[in-house]
Amino acid sequence: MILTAAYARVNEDMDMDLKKLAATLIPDKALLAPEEYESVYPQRELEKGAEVTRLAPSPTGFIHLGNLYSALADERAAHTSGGIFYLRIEDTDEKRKVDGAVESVIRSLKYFGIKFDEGAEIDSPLNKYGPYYQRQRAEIYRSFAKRLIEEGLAYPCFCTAEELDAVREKQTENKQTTGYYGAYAKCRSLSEEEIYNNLKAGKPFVIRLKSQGSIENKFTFRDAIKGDITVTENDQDVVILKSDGIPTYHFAHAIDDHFMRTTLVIRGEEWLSSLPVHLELHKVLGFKPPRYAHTCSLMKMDGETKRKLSKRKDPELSLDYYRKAGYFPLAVVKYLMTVLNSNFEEWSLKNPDGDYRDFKFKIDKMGKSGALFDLEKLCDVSKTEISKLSAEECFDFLKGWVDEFGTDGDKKHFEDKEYIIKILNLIMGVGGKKRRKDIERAEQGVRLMDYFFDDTFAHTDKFRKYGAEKDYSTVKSVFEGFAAVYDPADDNSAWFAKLKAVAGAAGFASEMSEWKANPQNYKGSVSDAAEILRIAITGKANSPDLCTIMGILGRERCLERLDADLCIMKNLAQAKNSDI
RNA sequence: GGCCCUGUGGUCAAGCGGUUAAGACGGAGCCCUCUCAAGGCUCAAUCCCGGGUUCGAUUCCCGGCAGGGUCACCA
Repeated sequence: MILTAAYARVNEDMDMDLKKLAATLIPDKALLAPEEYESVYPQRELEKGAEVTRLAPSPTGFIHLGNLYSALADERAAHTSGGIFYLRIEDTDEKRKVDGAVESVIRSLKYFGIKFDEGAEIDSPLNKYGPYYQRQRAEIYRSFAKRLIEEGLAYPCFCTAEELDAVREKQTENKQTTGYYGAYAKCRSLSEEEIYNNLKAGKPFVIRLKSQGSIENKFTFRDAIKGDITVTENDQDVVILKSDGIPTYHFAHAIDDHFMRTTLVIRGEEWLSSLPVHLELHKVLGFKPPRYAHTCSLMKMDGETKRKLSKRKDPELSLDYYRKAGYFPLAVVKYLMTVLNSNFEEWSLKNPDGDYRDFKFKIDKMGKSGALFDLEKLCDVSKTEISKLSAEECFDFLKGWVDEFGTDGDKKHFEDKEYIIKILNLIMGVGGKKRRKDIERAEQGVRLMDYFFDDTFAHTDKFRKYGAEKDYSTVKSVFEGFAAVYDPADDNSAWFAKLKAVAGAAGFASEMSEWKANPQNYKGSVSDAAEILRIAITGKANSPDLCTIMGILGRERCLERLDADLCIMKNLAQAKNSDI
């Protein structure tokens, strides 16, 4: 049964013709009666325990990490229970609307592997509860608002923004609760005559709820995440229909969640404080409220204190940030899963190759306090996820990033797939017993490969300076000695044996044990000799296996680099001498 | 300021009246080793503060304190 107004109607003006008032205020002709919507949007036929959840963003064009976080919780809650996850667009605020925002939401979430079962712009046979844009549902809201007016549970308010501001100021001054309530709800007690005069004068108006609650009354509400919370009854005559005839969030969501047959509303905890309003609205509309789950916000350290991640200050709130930096999308999702359900991490450790969708997500396992967003941990998750990829998969991932965000040089490099795959096999340790975890994000991974290409190698030579500090003749003898014996066909141990011999001849200890025992007898150890070589070949002091790198580069290119390095060394040495 | 939520290592956190207070990230060290990464081992580091209740409180209650959220014709 609908609209069994549970409250006694408080009509200050018993003589007022409410039917007439409602018809004047909401003159729409072909409005369906409120109860008719019950059959337009029948109960869903789902298994017992199946959750119907939704993501309901406003189309501002900015989808952020909080949305992903919430979407993931919604999606998991629905799909682990055999339910439905849908997309509804809360476009009741004209000012905040941005073109293409809806597509952007869908695209962004899809990038992270999250898909909707039904809803706005979703092509699905399940779309039986639409329209999914609130602006297109105006008549439903108006039908209910009209009924509320007829019942004396809502009324027109003609107060201007200036008047409201003045009242708020006064209330603040007097240290009273701000808002439109009690004696401050001026228009609540307007006489029939006054209302019609205002209307005749063409004054704009909003429709307000005639709240029946009292802040004297407290009750307990069970939140799906926070557990029992103490709630005070609402006594604010909140606006339900704005002066443009479009509902506010409070009113619209109550009606939509009811008729879209939502069972679980997951939303940010910033909504907790308006929960009393929502509960009263449901009551007055004759709806059984859905279960609510209020999630904690993702926080960030700002100096000494934590604060909510902010759109203006924190680029890492934007989902584009993760795409641009090239975090592995699945890693972002998995990281968020660990924040959502901390036991996910443990499960993940036990099932390193498991699909996160097999994890039993529990809404009540969600944390009650705001978690600091930990980029370092995300990096860790990202690099282990990337390390699980095959070279081929990793190529596709990096290529996707390069196509969108890479330099022209990167794009050119990635045309030679075979060469890149060789590099990836090396820097990921594919085939070896131990996988390397060098790549934590696409951007950094692509830069990691720079020294494999002549055009970008030149830009990574800052370590040559370090090499240049070595004695010229020593470097010369290592390079020339190695060049003489180097054979790309050598396997790792043959390669290293040659290096040892060359190092020994140049005055380095060829065995580490020998070096450790008598360091004073040598210029350094094999590792120092290897370092000279490494810097000349890669431009870096650290790299994966040098033998393999040289194999990929090819004999010619390696010798060229040794020559080039030697040349620089020579010049440096001469400059040094002439200074003296 | 009113109201509401939250309070375990640097971070994310298990814990549900008796525990050597898990684990992960990060940090330190060692091993491995041509450097790095990875891996293995080890270490350092936590129950916001007072009162109760109790034989016993991180755990329950009350009060502080601290942090967060919210007080719109925005969602």
